[in-house]
Amino acid sequence: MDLTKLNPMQQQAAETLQGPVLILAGAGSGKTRTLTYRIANLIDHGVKPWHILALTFTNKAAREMRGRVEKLVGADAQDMWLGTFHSICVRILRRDIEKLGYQRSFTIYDDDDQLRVIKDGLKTLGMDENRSQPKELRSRISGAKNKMLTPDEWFQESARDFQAQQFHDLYTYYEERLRAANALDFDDLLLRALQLFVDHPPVLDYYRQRFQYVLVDEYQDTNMAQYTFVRLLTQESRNLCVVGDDDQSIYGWRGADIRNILDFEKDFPDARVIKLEQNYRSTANILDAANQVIAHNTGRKEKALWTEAGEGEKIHLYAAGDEREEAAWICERVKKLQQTRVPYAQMAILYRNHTLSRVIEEMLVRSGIPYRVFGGTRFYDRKEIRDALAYLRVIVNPADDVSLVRIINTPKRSIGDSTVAVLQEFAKKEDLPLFSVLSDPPDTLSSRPKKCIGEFALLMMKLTALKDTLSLSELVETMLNETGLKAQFSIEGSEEAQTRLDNLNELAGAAKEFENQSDDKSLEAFLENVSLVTDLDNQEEAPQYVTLMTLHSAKGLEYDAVFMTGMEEGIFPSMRSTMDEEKMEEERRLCYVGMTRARKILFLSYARRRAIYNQITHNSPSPFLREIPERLLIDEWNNASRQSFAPEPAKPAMVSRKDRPRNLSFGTPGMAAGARGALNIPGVQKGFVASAARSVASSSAMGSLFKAGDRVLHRKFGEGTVQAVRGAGADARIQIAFTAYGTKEFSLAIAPIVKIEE
DNA sequence: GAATAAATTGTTTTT
DNA sequence: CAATTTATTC
Repeated sequence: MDLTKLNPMQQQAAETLQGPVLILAGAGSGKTRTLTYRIANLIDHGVKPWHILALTFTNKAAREMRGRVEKLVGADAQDMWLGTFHSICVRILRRDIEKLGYQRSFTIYDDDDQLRVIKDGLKTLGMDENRSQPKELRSRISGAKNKMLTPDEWFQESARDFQAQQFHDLYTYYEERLRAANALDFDDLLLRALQLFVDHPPVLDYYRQRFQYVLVDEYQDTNMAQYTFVRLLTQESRNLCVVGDDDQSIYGWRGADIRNILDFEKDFPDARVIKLEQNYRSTANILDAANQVIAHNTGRKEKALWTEAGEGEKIHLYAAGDEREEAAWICERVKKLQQTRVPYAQMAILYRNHTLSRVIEEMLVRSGIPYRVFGGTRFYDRKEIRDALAYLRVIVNPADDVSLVRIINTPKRSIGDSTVAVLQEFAKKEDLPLFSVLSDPPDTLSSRPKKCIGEFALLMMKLTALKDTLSLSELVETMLNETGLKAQFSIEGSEEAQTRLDNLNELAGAAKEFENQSDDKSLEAFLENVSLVTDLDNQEEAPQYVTLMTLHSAKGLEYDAVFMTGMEEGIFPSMRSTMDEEKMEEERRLCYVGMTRARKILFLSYARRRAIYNQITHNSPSPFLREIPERLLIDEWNNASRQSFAPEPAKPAMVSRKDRPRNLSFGTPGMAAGARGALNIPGVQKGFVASAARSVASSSAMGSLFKAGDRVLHRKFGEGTVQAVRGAGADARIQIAFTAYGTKEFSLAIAPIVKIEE
């Protein structure tokens, strides 16, 4: 294996093949590259590909790694097990789960299914639905599972008071329901695989023999179950190589335990520890800033990331008056960059939560900038799609009561809540799944509901029978037609109904696509794929789009230019983190992750005033901004005021540029003077500064989106040419000559117009 | 049991 | 603000 393309540390990592290895890989240090070379090197040293197991957190990471290994070693890589923890566990379970009393056709319950079970449970157990928040309970159940505690074990460790008893009962109910439905939730995928290992030593032995070499990517994000899984597998071979960066641990809320990586050397005293500290991604300024921010965390592994790259551009900081201005500024910068040096595909706009994307999207549309949003409401989360999938799930696994209840009256077939309740009662008494009572409903029901149930039962039997004769795509197509799912939307002519119909057709298309692409063309495999693969994994290569996504989903990616938006206290860090030092540290790591995505240019922005849900909030700038040394920043607030110092604000005590402190004034009235790099502005009200900033900034940002001569499309009046743009900020007016309607004037802020060409 | 109107309520991040 | 849940009427 030619390892000369690696730096000395990377080489060491790729050459240390035996025994426990911890690779501490800082952001942008060529982690994936090192890992793929190490795998190739293993194969080069005679290790058979099927003796290698590589675990990642996302399918995307898995696919990328597989591709890169294939490039190095050829088709041999096919035989290597490489995938997410979850998908590998499913693979293991599909083989042997019958040993645990489940059927192979088990269903995977996602969070929505979980909530349904929990709500049912609250009702059944007579608990107050309003007092206990189902979502909160779900995360508590998940928390218990991540610690590998059964309901009883959990109770033993709890306060054992009334509240604990209630939770214990609900958790028990939940487990029973899933078991009866032959269903596993995401956490179960790991737990049941573990149980299989523990309860059935021959199975464990088999996999220990099989996986002589185990590699784990993003080790800082493993939870206790994953940790145990890996330890169990490697106990004999001791050939475990983990890669990670404690500074990039951002999934604590999901049960990830940062101690797994911090304590690796305790777990394996003979471990080789290799640090990759040279960063190949970012300019010195960006790296410097990120390092300074993360240095505020305690209990880190010592690391000193460095780069040979030049200083590069300073980091741009922008204080917008409100979220619309922030969006406008971003669009303006995106445009300018695209025209001069950065293609759209090399730009990303990141935010803490999806709700922030909306305003930005609107502005992008109006500016005629092509973009793609990742995450958010996923295709498979749409109601009509979930309905369709529920049919398929029942066909595969008739015991899946949650899905059955979902579809029994969708589309409407006169089987109402009360009828379903009777059926459920009856099924429970007989200790049968709901499905098997359908063909023989209890006599307590009157004839009309009975008839409806009979028709539904017939439909489901018919579909189930077709499963073995039709191909996957034919089955999906038939199901969509026979169940009336399509019909309910095609009758109605509304726009919404049309979209839903389109979505259903897209699902049929997805099935067809799956049929063409996948080896295993079964319905089971299709459903599994739907459960485990997210939209994020289907990110297409190359097309010229600006990427919008959350900071979390940006991990592992890189872009020439990165915009981090909503840098405000209460947004980022999120409101729920500000009071808790540990959570703040995780937020800070998230900030670090975001900053280190940028190769050349980093933009940070915040809005002083932001409309969040139905009310306006005034947020202070994010404390993380203060942690960036001032010498690395360009304050675009200043620049904006310099360029367009319009005869703007009338009020007497305008704060001119020279009156502003040289330091960036992040100070808020309540903040202690003398805090790092920050000063208060004596005697000047925060609100006033904000409004001054807003009016000045908007003239430069908003106005420049449209200029005379641009061709635009108005929602009502069609195409037209911009004649003039007058005024600034919220008052700006735009004059457009329409092809069909003559010349009209609008408020720039609210006109439904889109630019179509310059 | 369905359709419509009213009210509530929630907002982190995702395999 | 939107999306889901609940009340009201037919």
